[in-house]
Amino acid sequence: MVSQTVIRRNRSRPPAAYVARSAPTNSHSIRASNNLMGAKMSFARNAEIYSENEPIEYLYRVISGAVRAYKVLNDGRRQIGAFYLPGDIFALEVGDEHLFSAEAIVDSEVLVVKRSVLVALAARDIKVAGHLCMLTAEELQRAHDHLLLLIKAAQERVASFLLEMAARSASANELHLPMTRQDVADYLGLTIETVSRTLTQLQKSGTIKIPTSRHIILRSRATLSRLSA
Amino acid sequence: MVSQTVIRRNRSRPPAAYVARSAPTNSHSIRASNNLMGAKMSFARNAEIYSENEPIEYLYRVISGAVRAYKVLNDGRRQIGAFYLPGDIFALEVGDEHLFSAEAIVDSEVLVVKRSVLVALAARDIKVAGHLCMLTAEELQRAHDHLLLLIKAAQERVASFLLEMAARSASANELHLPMTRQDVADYLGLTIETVSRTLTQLQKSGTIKIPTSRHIILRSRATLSRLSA
DNA sequence: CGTGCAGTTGAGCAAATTCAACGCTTGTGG
DNA sequence: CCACAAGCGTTGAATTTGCTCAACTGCACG
Repeated sequence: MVSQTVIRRNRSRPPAAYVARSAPTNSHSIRASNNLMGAKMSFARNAEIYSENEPIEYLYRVISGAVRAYKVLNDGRRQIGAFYLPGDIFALEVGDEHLFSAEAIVDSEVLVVKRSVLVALAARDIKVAGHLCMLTAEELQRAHDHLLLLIKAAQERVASFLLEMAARSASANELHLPMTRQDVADYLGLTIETVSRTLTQLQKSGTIKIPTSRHIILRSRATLSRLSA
Repeated sequence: MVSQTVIRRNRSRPPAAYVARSAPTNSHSIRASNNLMGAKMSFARNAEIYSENEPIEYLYRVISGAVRAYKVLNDGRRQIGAFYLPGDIFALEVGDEHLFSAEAIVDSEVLVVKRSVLVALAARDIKVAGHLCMLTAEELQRAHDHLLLLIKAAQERVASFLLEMAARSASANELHLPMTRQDVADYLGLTIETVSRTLTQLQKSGTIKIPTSRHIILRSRATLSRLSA
């Protein structure tokens, strides 16, 4: 029993996601290029964006905030498959239903595009199809990297995680983590206590500094790199 | 240190894969449908089919035998990302280079199709593009399932593995495993000893029977299902 | 001011790994 | 044809890692 969170079915969660009445704009000129246009929606912290086994209606892009995609095993253990940060596109699944659930980690804004529109577009424009396929492939690579993470020892996982987050954040040596320790633990396949202890240990060894629990400064990337593999 | 195989760089391996001079056939009528045509190649047991970071030249389909796709961490630990059995298509990666290495587990035959041909075809025929994209998506789902495997306890992983292999093999309750215990261990993120012990334990409890180490009979799928999650 | 959530820390425990030895089978060379 | 080495698999004992359970702190919010 390598346990993670056991999901309490009635977790404290804001009543509902509210949909921001969004820019009444050019929703006809949807393009699947880098600057994908669509409607803007807002989700409160911990609000569900979509749920596993729900029919797929939209493709999303994070504008601000952060999103977690996860699965829950029958016995309640939760595995977070990915964190999505501003700029990231998510819900690229093929098939009719979502394979993951997605929730806003903090209050977040996302751009949404109707999947049907995109599919229709892709059917006519091979460029769009190629772009979508590439995004799927990137997702695949992400999953593979994550796989490799999960065979490592606890310290290696935490070090890898810090480096990954640093690579994805604006400032190279300073991190703001939008997610809780529990989220990190469920992403890394560890318990919250192990994550906490490992971080403390990294701080004691001078490798990182933790001014506040969500704010981490990498003092020695070299050490982290060495520890991460 | 959750260790797997430490790859001995000079493993005993047949001198080289030999390429069977293959059917001189209709290589013009290549179709990306279910019956993908191409050249047939043969690989001896443990022969390398392609290696990580090599440019991608072909797409492969297993005719007979079995293939493992794996990555090796800098410190030598090996993670097997997937096993491919007859009918399975592999090396569907986007980008220019292979992200995994692939080896024949036993003497195997594979059908190969030049990637460039396929890509050209996909650029003209949206059906082909869609098909390729779907295959990639299936690969993604496989990776996600594998991810979930890796957060489970040892017994759960082994049970899941047996059920997965049973689902993919001809006879529902009888398995022939083409791979070694080491391969299984590296797929499941466990050690060879743990795999061996767990199988023995499953046999003692009457859940499975192991006439020979590569031949396993599932006596109670129900129990395995219960153990697998 | 009390309650609840997030995070940390400690002690004991269980699971899986490491290290080591051994049996079986297979292939090879004398 | 036999002896022997090598690979594969199993088993046992000791060790380690990370988990479980529990207590405690700080902080935010009502």
